[in-house]
Amino acid sequence: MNEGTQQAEPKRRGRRAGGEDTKAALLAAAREVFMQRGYEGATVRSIAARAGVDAAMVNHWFGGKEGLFAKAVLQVPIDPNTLVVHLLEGGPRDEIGERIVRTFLGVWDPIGGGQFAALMRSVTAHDQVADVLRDFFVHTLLKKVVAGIGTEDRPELRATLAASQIFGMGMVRYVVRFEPLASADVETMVKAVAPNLQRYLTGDIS
Amino acid sequence: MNEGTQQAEPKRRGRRAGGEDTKAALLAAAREVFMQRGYEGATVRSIAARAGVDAAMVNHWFGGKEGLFAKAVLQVPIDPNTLVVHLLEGGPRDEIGERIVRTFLGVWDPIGGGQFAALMRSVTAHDQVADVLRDFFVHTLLKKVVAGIGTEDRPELRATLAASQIFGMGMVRYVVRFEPLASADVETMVKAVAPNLQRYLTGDIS
DNA sequence: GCACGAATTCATCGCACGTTGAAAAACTTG
DNA sequence: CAAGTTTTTCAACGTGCGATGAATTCGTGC
Repeated sequence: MNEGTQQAEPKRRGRRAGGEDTKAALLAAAREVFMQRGYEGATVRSIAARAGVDAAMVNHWFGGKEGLFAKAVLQVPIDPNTLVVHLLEGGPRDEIGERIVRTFLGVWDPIGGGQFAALMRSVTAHDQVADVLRDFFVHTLLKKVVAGIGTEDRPELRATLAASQIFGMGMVRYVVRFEPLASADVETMVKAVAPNLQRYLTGDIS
Repeated sequence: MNEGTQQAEPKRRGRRAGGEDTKAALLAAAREVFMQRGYEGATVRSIAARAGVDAAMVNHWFGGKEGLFAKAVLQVPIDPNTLVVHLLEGGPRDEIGERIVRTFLGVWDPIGGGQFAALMRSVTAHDQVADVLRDFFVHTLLKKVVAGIGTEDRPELRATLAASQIFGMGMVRYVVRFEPLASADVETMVKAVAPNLQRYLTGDIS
């Protein structure tokens, strides 16, 4: 069915010509396949095929599947500075919730949410992904959010509460697909969810 | 740790004596292992071992791993009538949110949330689980919630919104474990989350 | 009480996985 | 340009998987 392989010819052996970066190709392919299939579902052979190289290269460059996984998931693709600053400082303070909902749906809706489901699959399939995500959240995102919302009252708790609403919205909309939420238009989602996010971030949570 | 049915003696062949229900034992074991390990992580051998029977019985009774999976996840262990009725009618209408948070945390906190993570792993690892969960939600839970909250304004949307907050709370508290939410005590969670749930179910979402 | 069918175990098959070591091709150094 | 190093493919191994068919034991109808 789906083949990641590029060409049908029998590969010639030995070192490749030119500066083809096998290591980078493997990392890129690994990120895709691990996201799509989770750790156990992703096979070394399928990753190598998508990268257009032999499966033995995984051992040669990363010492095995575990090593490749560790290197691949540790590379965060998004730039947190840009995103968080845009969300927190891109408009009135009392419209942060709305901006978050619009941004989130604007990113995930066009790609059908399959990528979100894939991310959740990786998070739940392997504890290491959850660890990486947590470290990224705590050490990078959290500080910026805490500073951005400018609240004295337990800003860290507020940030995690907001994260819970965002995770839940993604789970219901993209993974389990409960209707009518899964198909609700952006305006409906904003009116429903934004006030709750706003309360978490700047309202009274005592 | 936990052992299903197990003894060390070599099993005698042929039909078993007495009314031992191999089919039911397999279904029970399958539900446990599929929940704990997800579809791909659960092996037919491990399920059969926990049920105390031979792996070949999976083929004999269910035609294979797929068939067992379909039958196993289609059996919902909890009684929706009891739960939903208790939640929706067990007290004042304006305290539904609080009752939901307390019930949810009361169920999952004692078992460390590992079971919740396992459920999420099953949901995200195999589309069929998400399908089953969705059907259960739509055809069983949703109608009761819609009737229970007694609101004319888009009760189905309200129910799915509430579900999103509950899913998200579980994901952040048990799976990715963002602090301080992951360790927040019940009272803090109630004060923070219950009002948002209450708004989803009975408040103004326009 | 004997024959037949259903239930269960066992031995084994074929397959796909991750990994390994050797062979081959391309770079690098003198 | 020859020797040495690095990179790459290939063939194969051991393992564990789901599945299959024969052998064995129990229950049941006659």
